[in-house]
Order: sequence, then structure tokens, then C-alpha cells
Amino acid sequence: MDKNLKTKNLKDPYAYFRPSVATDGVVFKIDNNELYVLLVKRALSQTGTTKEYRPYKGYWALPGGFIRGTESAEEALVRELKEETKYDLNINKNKSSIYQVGFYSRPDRDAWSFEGKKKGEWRQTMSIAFALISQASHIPEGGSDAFEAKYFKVSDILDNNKNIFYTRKEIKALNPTMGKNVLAFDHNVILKDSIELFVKKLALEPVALDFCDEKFTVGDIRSVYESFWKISYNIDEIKLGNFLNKMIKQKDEEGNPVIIPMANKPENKRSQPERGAPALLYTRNKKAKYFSHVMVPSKKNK
Amino acid sequence: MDKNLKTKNLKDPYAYFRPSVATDGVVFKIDNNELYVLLVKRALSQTGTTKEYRPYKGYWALPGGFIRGTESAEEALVRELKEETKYDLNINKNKSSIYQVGFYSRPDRDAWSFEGKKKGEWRQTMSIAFALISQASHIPEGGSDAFEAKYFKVSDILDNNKNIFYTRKEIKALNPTMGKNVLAFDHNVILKDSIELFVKKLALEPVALDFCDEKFTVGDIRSVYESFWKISYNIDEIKLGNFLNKMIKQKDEEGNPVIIPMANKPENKRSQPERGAPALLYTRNKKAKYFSHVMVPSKKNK
DNA sequence: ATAATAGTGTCTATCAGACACTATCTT
DNA sequence: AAGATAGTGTCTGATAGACACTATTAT
Repeated sequence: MDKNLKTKNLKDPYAYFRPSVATDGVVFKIDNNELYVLLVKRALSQTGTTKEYRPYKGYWALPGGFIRGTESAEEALVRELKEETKYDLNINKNKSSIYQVGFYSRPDRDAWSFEGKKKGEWRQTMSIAFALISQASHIPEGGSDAFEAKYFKVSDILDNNKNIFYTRKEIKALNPTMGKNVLAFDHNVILKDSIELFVKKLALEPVALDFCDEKFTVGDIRSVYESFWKISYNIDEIKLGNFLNKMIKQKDEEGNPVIIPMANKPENKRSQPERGAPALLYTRNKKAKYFSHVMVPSKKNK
Repeated sequence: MDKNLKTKNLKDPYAYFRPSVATDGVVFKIDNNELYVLLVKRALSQTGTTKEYRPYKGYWALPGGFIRGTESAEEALVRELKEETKYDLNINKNKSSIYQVGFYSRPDRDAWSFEGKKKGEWRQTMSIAFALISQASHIPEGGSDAFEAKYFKVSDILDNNKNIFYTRKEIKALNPTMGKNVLAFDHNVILKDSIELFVKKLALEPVALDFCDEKFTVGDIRSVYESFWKISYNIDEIKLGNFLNKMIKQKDEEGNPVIIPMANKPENKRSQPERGAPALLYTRNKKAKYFSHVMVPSKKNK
């Protein structure tokens, strides 16, 4: 496999139109009952041949980049996440916790497409987005290409009354008519779609456990649900008693429990950071793919 | 917008790798309690410049084709479906009943990719697949490019004991080592993923109504569930009484009924083809996006 | 003691699912 | 009358959700 394809001109003897295809990663983590997403700041200047055509310079964006020849979209994402944010998907969890969000292909999604209108020089960028889960412990670092990488509170991004990304000066330099909390391209849409995807998954599958460490408490799981439901349903507290009752009764499709309590001993409990009784640790049933009982907020339907 | 881009050579001044991107449509319909999918037979010979590079000649495949410049994936699919099967997505239903199944990008999914190994000539075909719903009344016609288009029973395609696509003679000509009921590319995988997608959707959303006409009976809806559950859960009958009780109680997220019974008059009933009492017709609440009660087969979880 | 969280138990309204029963049509 | 499907009603066990109560920790 030749990795130099990236820098080679394409001769296309088959004369079909070929778009540029990028992949974007929506890396979520939950920390202290809050949902965060990993973003990178697109470099203002860059070395290399593509320099002057690079759109959305200085904007915050989802990490990602163009798929190279001989790569799958997933492989490209793993590579880009490492390059841009030093996030290593492989050492973290199994590859299964990467979820397709959607394919974005509208010709107007990237203004760059319209720069050239000469025949045979039409340019169009499509993107396949994935949602991923990282642990609260991941500390991002910007990549070598003068990238800045940082986790942002999702609730802040969605809050139109806040202005979290850019200073007044930056807005003036980037785009004076820019709205608040604007990400590059259609990344605000991709972010919203990713949240929606996870809320759906949380209802039916034990994906919340992907946010937790190997050993976790029921409170950890509850915190995942609260973080998402706060955003999607404006619910800020789930009754602990009922949540616990329900979660420990969850079975997978073969009738086995989805979460397995460790022996009720002091060493299998985790102390609270402040006050409160220490909580029992659980491990996951890795075979469990679905819940027996749907996890949805109460009273919603009537 | 220049529609000739398809036939123009690409000069890529930005020197990034560009894959070919196709879109595939999985068009389902339900007829007489059976799930069908629309397939096209890929022409054995074809006019035009791409002739000799056309893979999987003579194979049955999902309808679809390459996305052209200035098109979104969805627009390309609408165009290709019309060209290949005379299926007109626009006159049928609203565009919302088109669902993304997945993006398929593994470099080995299309053997064509490996034909050329010279630098700068790497070729890779990726595909974005959509699932769609058509009514039992759609009668497909092959397109102008010597395409043959036909609905096949999904259960037949999945049945390894059947050989429904090719004659012994054809197999010898196409590929003597070919397995049974093999579609072009990875289209068997895409078909399976599409079924899985719908089974999930059927549990939570009133997508079953998309398979029905504007006025429908509860029996029509039940038939949709039976068709899918037969394939996914090996369940061949859903108890009518309970299904009816549950379905007529379904509410949307605002508390309004999902299906609305017409006035209980003889003219609002549909007679059975054979024996049986005529069934009351319902109309759909078009605003309903979700069910209040999950539709899953009974006893599965315990 | 008090605050905070973990975890258990109880009560009630609702629901799923089995099944019996009636109604209405065709043959 | 017999067969087939539509539709209603009833019963039982399970579940959701409100809420009370106990247990265990730190301050």
C-alpha cells in the first residue's frame, strides 16, 4: 500500500466525477455529570501545497480529515484523531464503540466547492461522521500541524446566549457576520445528529457503559443518562432509587444480567469524593447488546 | 450547474486522493405478507467509455450508481432509481422516508480498486446506502441501459438452500466458484444492514405506515411487522387481538393518537379478498415521530 | 448532628400478553 | 353452517414511577 497517494495528482482514465471525502469524529466524554465534545482549532496558516485553499481557518471544528487511498473511513479517522488530538482509539476501547452518524454530501455544505466553475474542475467535499466515546481521563494535545485540541461542554456550544469559541477580535478577523458558537462547515449539525444518535442508543443498548471505566457504579451510569437527558429533554435529575431498581434488573437477549455486581465487600466499593455512602462496583456483561427494558425519561408519553 | 462533469477528466490541483463515491438504494415493499427488495441485473455489455472496467457484469445488484458533481447522495439516488428501475421517488411519498443505512468504504469491497497499483492511479469505490419504502403497487421496469429490474422475496435471498438469481449456465459464465444468491459487491451485507435498521425503526417509530397506502387497516400494519419479524426473529404470526389493542392505543410525543380511525361506517371499511369481516380504515397522524409503546416481539426478554 | 449519596421496599396505576368471546363477511 | 378475519373484553403477572425509609460515609 502506497501512502504517497495523498500527494500525487490523480489521472482518472475512467472519467467519472470524484468528490473529496473526509471523515469527522464526534468524540464525547462525560466528566462530572457534564457532556463534553472534542474539538480542534483549524490552523490559521499552514505549510504545504494546500495552504491557500484551506477553508474555515481559525474556526473550531470536529477533528477529522480527508480519507486517503487504501484506507477505510474508520482507519482514516483513527489516523486523524491521533494526528490532530493525540487521541489513540485503539489503545482505549475495542473498535466496536465507533458509531456511524451520517453521510453529509450536499454540494453547498462547503463553500469551497463553488470556487471553481470550470468544466472538469468542480470540487465537492463530502463527509462521513462517526461518534465515539472517550473516558473522562483523556487529556487532549494538539497535533503537530499547529492544531489546538480541547474538550468543550456541549451545553455551552448549544447555548446561543453564550459565546465560548472566539473573542471579539477573532470574530472580526474570521468573519464579522458570524453567529455564536459556530463551528466550521456543517459541524454544528453533525454534533446535533450525534447527540440524537446517542440518546436513541441509550434507550435500547448499554452504550452508557462505554463512557465508564471497567469497574463502575450505578451512579456512573446514571450520570451518563443525566448528561444526555439534560440536553435532549431538559431533565436534570433522574430519581436514583428507581434508576437503580431498573438498571440492576436489566437483562440481555439471553436473559443474563447486563451489569454484574461485585461481591459486597468494602474493597469492592468506591468512596464518594465528598459525603455519601461508598457505592458498590459493577462489571459489564460484554455479550449484552440490548436492554430488556427501554431507558426513557418518565412521563414523556401519555 | 454543469451536468457534463461526469464525462470530463479531473485535474486536481489540490493533490488529494479522491475516491469514487456511489450510492445504493435498498427499496423494500411488502406484498401479500412478504418482504420484497428491488434489484437490477447489471448489463453484460455496455456502451460508453467505462465499458471494460465495469465489474460484476451479469450479477444482480442493488440499484444505484456514482454520485455526480453538484449532486447530493440523495439526489443521485433519486436519479439512478429513475434511470435503472423507473422508480420515481418524488411522486411517491415525501422525501423523509429515505433512511441512511451506512457508508461502506473498506478498500477491498470492490476488487476493481486493486487493478492499478501505480502511484497516483489508485482507485477506490465507496458507497453510501439508503433504505427506502415503496408500495406494493410499484411495478418496476428496466432502464434504458439494458437494465433488468425486479422485486425479489427477501426470504428467498437469505435462504442458502435456494438458488434464485442465476442458472447453472450463468454461474459458469459469471464465476464458477460463486456462492448462492450472491449479489454484486457487498450488497448482501448492505441488504442485511437495511433489514436490521428497519427492525429497529419498527420498534420505535411508525415507519410501518410508510409501507401502507394513505388509508390502511390495522391488519396492513400487522402484515408489515409479520414480514420483518418472520425474517429477523423467525416469528410467523402476531396475535391479532393484542396487536390491535396495542396499536390503537399508540400515542405520539404530544399525546395524540398515531393512527386515526375513520368513522365507523360501511363505506370506511375495506372488504376482505376472501372471507372475513371488513376492516375499518385508519389514517395516519403525520406529525407522529415516535410510538409511546415499543413494538417488539413478545417473550423475547426474560 | 447534618448533609449527601447508596440502596431497599412498598404501593398503585398501567401495560403486555394469553385467551375467550362476539361480529361480520364469503363460500 | 363453516371458515376466516375484525374487533372487544377479561384476567394475570410484570413493570414504571412515586416515595418512604434505612445505611454508610464525611464534615
